[in-house]
Amino acid sequence: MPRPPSRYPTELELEILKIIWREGSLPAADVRDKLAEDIGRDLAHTSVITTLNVMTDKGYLSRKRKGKSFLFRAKVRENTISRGMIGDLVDRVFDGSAAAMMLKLIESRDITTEELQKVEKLVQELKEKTDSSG
Amino acid sequence: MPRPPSRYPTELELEILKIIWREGSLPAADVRDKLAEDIGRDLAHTSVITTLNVMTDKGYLSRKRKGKSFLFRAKVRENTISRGMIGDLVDRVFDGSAAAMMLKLIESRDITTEELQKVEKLVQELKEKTDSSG
DNA sequence: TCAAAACTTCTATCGAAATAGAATATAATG
DNA sequence: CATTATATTCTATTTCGATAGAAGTTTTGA
Repeated sequence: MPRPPSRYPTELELEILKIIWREGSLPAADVRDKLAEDIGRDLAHTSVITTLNVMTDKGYLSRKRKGKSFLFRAKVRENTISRGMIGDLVDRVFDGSAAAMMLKLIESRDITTEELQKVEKLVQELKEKTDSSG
Repeated sequence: MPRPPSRYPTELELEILKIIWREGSLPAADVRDKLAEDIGRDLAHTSVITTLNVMTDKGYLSRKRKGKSFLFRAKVRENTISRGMIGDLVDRVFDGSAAAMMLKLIESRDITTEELQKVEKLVQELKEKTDSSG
């Protein structure tokens, strides 16, 4: 069996998705410019198009003719992708335990006090919800 | 530029690492058996050896002759790998914000009440530590 | 000692991902 | 309307990852 296709956007695909999520729908030329400006990824125009077409085939994007070129628009939501990618990691590394991953995350990454506050608040909210409905 | 090598263990490599972390050091034959038993991944003996050797080259494992075969031992700690993989995701998907990832994780995955309690406790501890030292 | 058994190494295949040039199509303009 | 821009499609190249068979090496037992 050869390597299976990746279930989630690859590195470059994710960068492109981020740009398109932020900017709305764009022609290939603009995607190329942003890739260069934002992350210093200087690709040939044709490379960008090729990638955009692959992404369209995979269902990440949709294409619509606009004048002489195409506009590419996101067909998947940011939330869907980030959830999926997190879920994948949780399953693969922590055997499905989101809490295990959180614990590791808390103890291993620098988290500011404000951020911690936000997390605390969310935990609080979630607890209340669980108490009253579960 | 062709595809760059992955910075972290691939799917199969991670499965193998998990086995070796759990069992200590093993010969290829045992790794093969566990792969089959644990996750139903039925590989040829040579495939397992090939992968183990690749992993050794990458620095994930070390080999030591034991009688007529080799024993493979983990050269990286579970903690290092999981931290690295989480960090990678945080950087790639959440532009480096661990908190953003946590929020997404909390709101999107099922977390049991007990687990939530654990998280809460850790947040508490971390807050105290931050208050007194930072 | 010579063959069988147990291992490993070498080589190979196949699709995915990253990247881009050649060829082609389409639009614009003097 | 012919030429020049401009865009896209097709094809190609390179390495990685997954997988395994053939060939080679080392033990071991009759």
